[in-house]
Parts: sequence; C-alpha cells; structure tokens
Amino acid sequence: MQHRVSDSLIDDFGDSGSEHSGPAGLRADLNQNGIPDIVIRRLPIYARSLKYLAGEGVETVSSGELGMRLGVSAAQIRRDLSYFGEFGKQGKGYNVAYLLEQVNGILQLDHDWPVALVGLGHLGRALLHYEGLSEHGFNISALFDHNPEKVGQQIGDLTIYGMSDMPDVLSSLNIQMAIMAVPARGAQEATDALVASGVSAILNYAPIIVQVPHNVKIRHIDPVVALQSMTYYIDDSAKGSRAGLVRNGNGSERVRSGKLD
Amino acid sequence: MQHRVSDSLIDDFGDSGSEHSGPAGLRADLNQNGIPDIVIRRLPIYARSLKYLAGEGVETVSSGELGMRLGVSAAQIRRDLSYFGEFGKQGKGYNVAYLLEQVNGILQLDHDWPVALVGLGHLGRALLHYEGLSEHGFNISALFDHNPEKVGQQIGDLTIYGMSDMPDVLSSLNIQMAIMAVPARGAQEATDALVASGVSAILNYAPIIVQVPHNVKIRHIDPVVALQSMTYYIDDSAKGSRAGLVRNGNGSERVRSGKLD
DNA sequence: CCGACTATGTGAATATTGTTACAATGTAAC
DNA sequence: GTTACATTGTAACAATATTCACATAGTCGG
Repeated sequence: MQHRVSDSLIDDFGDSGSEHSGPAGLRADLNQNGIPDIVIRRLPIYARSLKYLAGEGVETVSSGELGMRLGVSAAQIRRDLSYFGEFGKQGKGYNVAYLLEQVNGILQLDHDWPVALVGLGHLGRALLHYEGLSEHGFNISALFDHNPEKVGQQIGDLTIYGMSDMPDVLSSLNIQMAIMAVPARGAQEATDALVASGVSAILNYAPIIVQVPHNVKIRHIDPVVALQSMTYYIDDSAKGSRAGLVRNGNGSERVRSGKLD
Repeated sequence: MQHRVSDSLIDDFGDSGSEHSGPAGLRADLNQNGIPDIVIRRLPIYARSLKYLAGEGVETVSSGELGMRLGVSAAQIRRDLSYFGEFGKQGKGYNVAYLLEQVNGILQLDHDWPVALVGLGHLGRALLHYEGLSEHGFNISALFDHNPEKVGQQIGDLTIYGMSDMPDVLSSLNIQMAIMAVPARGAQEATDALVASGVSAILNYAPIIVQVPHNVKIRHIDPVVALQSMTYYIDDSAKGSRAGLVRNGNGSERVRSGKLD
C-alpha cells in the first residue's frame, strides 16, 4: 500500500496581510518585503526533525532526506532555507547541528520564552501539565482566570491572577506570549485583555475566531474544526466492505505529499 | 488601535497530492478535478459561524458580514461556496439556516461520527472529557492503549482495548475516524494499526509527522509548533517600552485579514 | 588529482490561490 | 410598478506558492 506523508502539518488558515506594523509587538512586519508566513510555519517542522536527527547522532542530512521524512519536496526545503541564507554544501547536504542552530536562531528559539496561560479549566490544567511546552522552552509563568473563585489559588509555584492584574503581571515578567484556554464566549474579552497588556502572540484554543490588532499574531487550535475538515473526504460507501482490505503488513512504501499539512 | 481577524485559523501544512484513490477509505480523490483542500478546510469555519448566527436568531447573512466575522474576504466566501452550488440570493444574502444545512451536508456533518481514541495518557483523558467533540457529533466510541496495564480498564462506559483488538473493534463499530494522543515514538506504529484497521481520517496530537497511505487523511495538532511559528515575529526590542502603550479601551475597530489562519 | 557522483541554490516555468470588477438579479420603500 | 440600492456568482486578472531543471561546487574512492 502506498503511503504518503500526512496532510495538514501546518495549521494554517492562511495569513493576514499584516501590512502596517504597530508601535510594538511584532518584528517590523516582515511580510512587507519579507518572508512568507507559510515559510515561517514550516521552519518549526524542519527544526523538529533536525533536533531528532541530531539526537540520533546523524551529522549530515540532504534536502531530499529531510523532505522525505516531512512530506515536503526537497526543492521546497531548499527554497525555504534560501530565504535566510546558504546553509548547505554541494555534494554533501546540511550539517544537522549547524542547520538546527540556524533555524532556531531565525525563529528566535535560542532562548526560552515565558508564556501566560489564560483559563484554568480542564484544558488549561492539562496544558499546564504538558511537559512538551517546557521541553521546548515555553515556560508557563503566569496564570489568569476570569472566575473570582479561582483567583488567588495556587498551582505548583504559580498563583492564579485575575484578569485585571494582567497588565502589571505581564509587564513585570516581560511576557509576550499567551495561551488562551477559555470558553468561546470569553475569548474576545480575554484576547483584548492580553493585547492591552502587551502580548504579541496568542495561541487560541477557544472555538471562535477572535479579532486582534495587526501587530499581534494569533494561531488557532481546534480539534473539532480539524475533524470536520476530514469528514468531507470519508467515503461512506466503504462501510460494509472495509474489513480486511487495508491490512498492510509492511509499513515501508511511503509517499510524500506536495505540501505539509 | 486597529484590529484584524486572527491569523492561522485553518491549520494547514498544505495538502498532499492525493492523486490516486485507494480501494476505499476516502471519497474518490476529489482533488483530481475536484475541490481544493484549502476550500474544504474553510467550510467548518463558515459552518461554525453560521451555527452561531442561527442560535442568535439571525435569518440572513451576506458574504460581507460573514467575511467580516471570520477574517475572510467576501469574494472568497462566495467563491468557496460556488464550488458546490448557488446558495444565496442577490440583494439579500444567504439564509443562515439553509446555508448551514448545505455546508453541513457537504462536509457530511449531517450525522454523528463515532471516533476511536488511541492513547489514554493525560491528553487522551482530557480529550475524552472534552464536551466540544460530542456537541459537534464526534463521539469517542472506542479506546485503545498500548500499555498492557491500562488494557481492560473501564472509563465511563468504555473499555480500554489493546492495539491488537483494533481491527475487530473498529470494524464492528464501523469507526472511520481516530484521534491519536500517543507519544511521538509510538505514533507511527499506532498510525499503521489504525490504517490497517480501516480508519480513513486521523487527528494526530503526537509531535511527529507520520506517514499514511494516500487514501487516509490526517491533520496535526501541535501547540509547540504553533508557538514556534509565532516567536519569529516577536519584536524583542519592544521589551522595555511595552507597558502602557497598548491599552485599548474600545474593542471596536477590527480589520480582517486576507486569509484565515 | 581524476572521474563519477551527489546535492545545493536559484532562475524560469507552472500551478494554485485569492481578488477585482461587473452583469445579473433580487429587495424594498413608496 | 418604479427607482435606488444591495448582493450574488463568476470571468478575468493578479498574486503567491511550488516545482522543474540546471549550472555550480563539493565529495569520494581509487
């Protein structure tokens, strides 16, 4: 059976115009004459694979090999990297450690980032205990909740603050990123509070599109939307005849897709 | 302060070629002469807004109004819908209830979907208790875990099965979708098992790109990648001067972006 | 140090996606 | 029913993104 690399790697509902940069927050809107956001969104994927390869002790990787693993064409990887410089060597490929360092540098991942977490319901608490964030340098350093009963509670060494404390807390801790795990109805309000407090990047788990100024980046994570965009493709006629037709003893033949998604 | 609608609504690392359809699983690869995946990925967002409007008692909406809410141009909405038919009325707009029904029909959201959940660690359990899924017709109906100690455990009215039970369980329950909440190192193996059991859509929470056959759709959810693709834009020079410059009493002026993301 | 490979970086070609602009059609107030 | 206005659906166009293909430059085994 043919395999391909997964769709929908990068979560994108496209990108905004992002033309005029606000007084602060985002790097001078590079989309002006800068790098396409679609390229930026692929870099973390490259970085992740490079990190893995580095851990495996691999010293060198070609665009072809990397592309194979990620479901991206070799040309696309080379093109993406070429926006930032020349990192490879003809005949050899890329030095894994060096390229990783460069990509991390481009993404400003060469230092940790303190992150605010807004909303401490089930999801917020699950995120708080997710080690993946801190392992990658994102440290949840401030907690906020709208609910007065939660405000003041202690979780680990963090205190839950009220929304009105946000400007002070965030500016004193120099927090520029936030994860928003609040219900849809509270999301715009929470967003406005975050923006007013100087946050310039928000990861939104609320199932709603919130409005932000041009100088603030936001990405959405929504499992329902992801599932709903896959049901379209499911062929119900396969129902009865499904059993037994897929079994695929060897997981070898793989096919890469044209894009990541 | 200017506002725009959020970037990164749709999570996309692009889409695969998806040329030749497998024997079953996905609807005849519509990307052949069919509808772009990017369009399909926007439909759930439209549906969500329509559902909200319907709940508010709104009867009619124009492409302009809908676009404003979602950060999509009016033309894009009209164009997207035009792939499927003509749903609006000149001079009036779209009937909310009717359009919602149509979009739900296109996405096959007019009936519930049983979903398998693989991996019952922290994340898996959090997903199991997330009401949003069932509210939207995605019912977690079978649990699987690799860990023999968990196999046999009961959660609510569901039993945790071992991976080897997957083909029988999924085919007897006619499950075609799965959510995968396993560690990166187990993700490819779990994917292969799901595929071998006839699943044709997978929502992957593992921080790794897994390989799937052409006739299986997969989307990835990864907060770390999402965060890492935003740090690029953060302007560190704003650090000192941040406090007090954003405060924005009114949340009115909003700007929509060119694309959803 | 040669010859056969290998793989980069990129201009040019292509493919995909999004926007503009407008004819067609309907609304709605009177 | 006539007039002024609103909004769709889409053809033509523009912008973006991806791939092709190749000159260039390095590798590597003898």
